[in-house]
Amino acid sequence: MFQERYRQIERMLRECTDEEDVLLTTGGDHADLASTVAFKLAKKQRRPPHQIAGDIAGRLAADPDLGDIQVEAQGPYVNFRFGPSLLAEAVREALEPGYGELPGHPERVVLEHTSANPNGPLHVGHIRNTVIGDSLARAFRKAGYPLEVQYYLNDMGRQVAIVAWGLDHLGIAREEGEKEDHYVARVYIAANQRIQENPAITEEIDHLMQGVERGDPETAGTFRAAVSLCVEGIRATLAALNAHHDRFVWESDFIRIGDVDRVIEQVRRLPQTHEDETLWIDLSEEGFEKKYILRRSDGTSVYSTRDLAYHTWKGRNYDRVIDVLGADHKLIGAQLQATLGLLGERVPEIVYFEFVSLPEGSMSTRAGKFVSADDLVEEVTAKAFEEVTARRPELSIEERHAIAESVAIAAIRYDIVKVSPEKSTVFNWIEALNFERQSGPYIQYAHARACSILEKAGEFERAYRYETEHEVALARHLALFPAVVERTVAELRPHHLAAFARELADLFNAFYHYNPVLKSEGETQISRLTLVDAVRNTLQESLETLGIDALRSM
RNA sequence: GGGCUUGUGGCCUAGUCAGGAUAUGGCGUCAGCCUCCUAAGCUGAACAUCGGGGGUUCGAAUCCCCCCAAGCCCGCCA
Repeated sequence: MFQERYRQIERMLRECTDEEDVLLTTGGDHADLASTVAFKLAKKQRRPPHQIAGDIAGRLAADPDLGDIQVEAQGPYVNFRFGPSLLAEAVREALEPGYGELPGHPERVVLEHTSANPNGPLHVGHIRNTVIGDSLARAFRKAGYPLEVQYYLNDMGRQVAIVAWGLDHLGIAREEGEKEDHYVARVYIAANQRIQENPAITEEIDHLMQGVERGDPETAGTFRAAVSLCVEGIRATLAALNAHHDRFVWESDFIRIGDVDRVIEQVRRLPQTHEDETLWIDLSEEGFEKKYILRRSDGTSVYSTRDLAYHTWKGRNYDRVIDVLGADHKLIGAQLQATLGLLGERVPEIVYFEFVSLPEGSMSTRAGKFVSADDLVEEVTAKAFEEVTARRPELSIEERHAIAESVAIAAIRYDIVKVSPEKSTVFNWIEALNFERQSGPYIQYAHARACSILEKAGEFERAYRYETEHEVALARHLALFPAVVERTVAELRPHHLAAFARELADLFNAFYHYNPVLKSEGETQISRLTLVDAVRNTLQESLETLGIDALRSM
């Protein structure tokens, strides 16, 4: 409803003013839609803007095409407000299963996110990547794109060599019940300590790395075993977070199948490429000062070379390539984009997010200085279990535990996704454990309330008459959801979805407080029940795009 | 030193790309609301030189310039 009306009003304003951009935006409290085009015309027509706005409103009001939209000039603003039949239409649409879905797009999208190095568990910095990436993936699916989500597994880096060496030489045993990735981190930290004490070990590490680059089967096997072990733990964490990857892509495969050699050949033909003891590209014309080295003097490839091969492959198999990367990748990401551009390959769209640090400073897997995602989930789940037990002592332990798990993931994911990605953040236990207002559980709670009312009401005939301020505000807000999905995908910024869901919960709670549903009667009651059902459905759909369970009871 | 990003009440945050109507919410503080659809809720109060200074404009949190502060990056690491 909203998007159609937006386009309609935009078109009518264009015809009425002969302006290409009619400055149409949402009008906040004043209106559903509002235009400031009168300011722009004031200069050209040398008339005061309020007069022009009045003329425009007068002419549009006389146009029968406007239908159930009221138009009014308020000073220099031309305000549009949706009438009762449009609000009814909005509620009707919001009741549909899958509400918010957009017409399908043909472009196949590949979205890469998380891709943390397999040398330890995911920590609270990594999962910002996970939550942003997974929410975006869900938004893309809702927006009608065929999508594949990938995890790029760095299985031949120096850290992996260090882990493999540590597993071989340090004799550290896995503890009873210790998760694979946490065990790997322990070995990695210990191995790094050992290297610091005895730098000669570095040569052994180099030797391992050359072996894996040559494709030496024994070394490759050790690396693969180390990586597989860690990935098992990482997968479990991702699953707990409700984040799903369709495919894990192993970096070393691009060497094994010859893609790295092929991309080197391609690079060689570029006029910007130089070959001395190393192979490098001069990207100074693209604004980069340093050499972009793609082959070491010992003939081995670097991370960038393999990444180039990976992105070439993605670009040839998908219509859009999207990466979610930490801000520390900005330079190499830009170099990658520039190089792919020179090669005539598809250039990826990159979503950057700023760093998450701890109050005592930035995190480091090597130094063992991090809060793991698993510890976070455990702590938050324990707190959620306490809360559920206090509120719903009559539920069984199993039921309370299931609710606590969902509430914990909601709290964690929402806490991360609500902040726009370009803000750096400091991890804060107090906020992570807060389930009030601007939180995932708060939105889940609004949903559960709606479910509870509907369950008590039983069967009812639908009706769509909305008069109170709270009813109208809710219906207006419901109408925005598809536009929010569209905006999220257009801007690659999932925090819009978080804000929409929270505002909907806010409006519903206010409505709940002031407009009784079950105690009302007649058409008012069935209209309110219909509205509650539409809110329930829209909350469910928006929570789904955020990867949060829409609990029916909590 | 250079580049990128950020700077909004005590704390966190929306709005900045597409400049407009009294700057969005939350936490915390203070004062209220459960004989009433789940109080993980609702209401009210106090709290803001939108980092600072210039400029453009009828109009700037938003655009331009300078400065300050914080984070990140600048490897034949990944």
